[in-house]
Amino acid sequence: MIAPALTKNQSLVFDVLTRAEQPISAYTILDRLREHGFRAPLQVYRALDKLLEAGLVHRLESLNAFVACAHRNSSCCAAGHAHGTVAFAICTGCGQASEFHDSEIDGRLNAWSKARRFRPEKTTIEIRGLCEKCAA
Amino acid sequence: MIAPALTKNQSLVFDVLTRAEQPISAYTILDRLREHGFRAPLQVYRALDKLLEAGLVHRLESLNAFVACAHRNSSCCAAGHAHGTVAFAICTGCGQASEFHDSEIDGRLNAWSKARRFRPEKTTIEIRGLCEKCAA
DNA sequence: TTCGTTGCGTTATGCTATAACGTGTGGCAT
DNA sequence: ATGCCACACGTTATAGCATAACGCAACGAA
Repeated sequence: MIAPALTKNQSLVFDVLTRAEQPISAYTILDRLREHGFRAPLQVYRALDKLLEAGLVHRLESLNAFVACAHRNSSCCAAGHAHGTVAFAICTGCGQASEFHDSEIDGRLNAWSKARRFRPEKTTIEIRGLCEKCAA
Repeated sequence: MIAPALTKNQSLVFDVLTRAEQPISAYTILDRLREHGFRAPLQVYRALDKLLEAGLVHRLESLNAFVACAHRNSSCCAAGHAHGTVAFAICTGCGQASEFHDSEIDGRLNAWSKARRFRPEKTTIEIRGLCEKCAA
């Protein structure tokens, strides 16, 4: 998988996500890009589709929000290196999301799938709760 | 935790979910209950809130849909017995969702949380893909 | 009785996502 | 060069999911 250069819209959306300190919704992205000429949700969603495909961005299902991949600097995403499933811990207090990976969990899920002849395509793992600061 | 008796609306919603062969959306539930007098989404959502609280029903985040707990007959839910985290394999072909549990995965997630002093409240695990039949 | 809690019904609204149309541009084989 | 195709883009409209805010009724505890 070769990562194609991002288009203008894709870069704008990716920039917004990179700067954001939390996961943000597509409509929030839209609002932040109005000054750059964005006017319709589809402009955001289309860019997000490509970014998700490229693995540069993740979608948080329990939040209906999006976040830049925490590994974007390690070049593993751009290189198309398929790391395992991504997991998130999402603080309901401050809204921050921590991305992590656990190959043992991947292994268990793959084992389950294999035993059932289920062919996995995309896996979501999200823990909602309170981070250390917010739980205090 | 003692399970309080379900109200009329809660029973109606639960019945619809129990009969459904797949996860269904709140609006689908609403449509199926119009002949029973349901007229507004809130009637469904309020019932769902209670059923979710009681553990009789699960929400599938990646689908925005709901499903009856697969263990409803084993009395573990009604008894308030906290089984571990629930995981689902969701077939994007036929729409069926298989509920399962894996204590080892629970263990890994708990270990991560403990190490980070993250206090988990609700965990979502969903694998989307194709079931054996649909992959053929 | 008085009050608080809970469930219920209704209207209105907000947020999330996609359908369907058309335009323009760049690559590329003929 | 020409014709074609793939792709990104823009716009309008609509579909689908969820909750706010009001008021009423029933019930049980103090």
